[in-house]
Amino acid sequence: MAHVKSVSPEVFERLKGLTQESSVIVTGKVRADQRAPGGYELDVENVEVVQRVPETDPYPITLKEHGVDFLQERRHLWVRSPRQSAILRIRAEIMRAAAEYFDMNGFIRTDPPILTPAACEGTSTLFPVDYFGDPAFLTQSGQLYIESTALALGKVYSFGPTFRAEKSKTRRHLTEFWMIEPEVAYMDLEGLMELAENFIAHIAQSVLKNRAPELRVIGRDQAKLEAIKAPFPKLRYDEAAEMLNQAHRDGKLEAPFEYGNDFGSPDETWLSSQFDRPVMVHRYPANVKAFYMEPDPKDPRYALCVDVLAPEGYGEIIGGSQRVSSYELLSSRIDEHKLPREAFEWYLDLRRYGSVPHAGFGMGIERLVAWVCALDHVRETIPFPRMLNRMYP
RNA sequence: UCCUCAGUAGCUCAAUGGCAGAGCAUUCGGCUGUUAACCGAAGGGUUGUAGGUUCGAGUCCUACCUGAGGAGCCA
Repeated sequence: MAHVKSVSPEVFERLKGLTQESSVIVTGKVRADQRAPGGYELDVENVEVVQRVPETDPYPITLKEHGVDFLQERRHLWVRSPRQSAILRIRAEIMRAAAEYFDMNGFIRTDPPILTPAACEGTSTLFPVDYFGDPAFLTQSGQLYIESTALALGKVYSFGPTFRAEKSKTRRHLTEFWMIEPEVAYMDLEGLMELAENFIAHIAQSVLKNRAPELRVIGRDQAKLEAIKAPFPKLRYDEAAEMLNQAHRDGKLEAPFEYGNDFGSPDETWLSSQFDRPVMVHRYPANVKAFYMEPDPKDPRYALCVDVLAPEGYGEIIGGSQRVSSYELLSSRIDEHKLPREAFEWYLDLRRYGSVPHAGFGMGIERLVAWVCALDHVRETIPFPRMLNRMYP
């Protein structure tokens, strides 16, 4: 607050001519005043203009509405807006709380390489790079590598960027996103599900505790987050499939669900919207899942795996499984999937020498942030989103 | 790769096949307990690109470009 009478005419003129996003250093006296939105007002005594934005080239992002393309083209400025900076503060809290959970529970952080010689799951969605004349790829998951460190250290996790060259143009996809992946020696599927629910609950409660003002800025319904406590509902794939079929019969789902397939995006959205906390779907048919997943000894047609679907229609935030621990089985799986055997020799070594049951999962940070913040697109969850058709700024 | 929608002033959007407009932003003037202020005035256009239909195209047709949403795939 600056009154004409209380500042020098020179300072008043300087204030009057200020343009949006000009940078200033303001000095004055703070006083309580009920009329002020925050209960306090700063009586300005002096203003030092650090840099003045000229009228001929005004700050492009006004306080009115803008389109998605316009804002994304100016992401470097858009992050200054109250809503965007609140989201980035919540993202930082989520990352902090996630690492904290593992650190508090005896996990050792071991980060896998980002440049890799071959695929974890397949080659079609990898970004190739030239590595001194040899082909290399940006990692799409650190899982195989942290299986190695888990067998060395027991409980480990990794946290870093991953890259997928999927040509997906949806609100849930980025080509560069951050994953946090725990991997634990001697853990089974039931232990893994317990780990996942406690982990997510810890993050949700930390955000509520430490970022309540930011949640208010973005208008998030905090009661929805307060409900995020373990245990989470758990469904076998078969039970989820039956729910989807019933939903189709009731006319709530357009496409019928074909038993034996993986769930489609609309299926996941409907399933997750049935619960007030994340739902865990486990024991999918083995043939729709990755080669490294351990079959259920009670019925080998199913894999000991789990997907965690966020509520409010946000879809899959975690995918995990118990890993194949037998050399013979893993070896034949690699052949069945026609994977380049020589690239996986080191991975087979983990089964040749002191193999133990182990399990782990990967959680995409951006999808979790999108759900926690109730955003309609993951592009707002990361400072500079990388998407199909967008690399600038 | 496929499906749907969109592209008009700096921004957000209008305009039955018939004079291309409004609000905001900018500039000038006024006002002042403002919070995306308010009142008055001014400047601002190759309607994404290239063709076509028509007396006449922002509007209809074809191709392309760009963007958005979705499918598949995935976290």
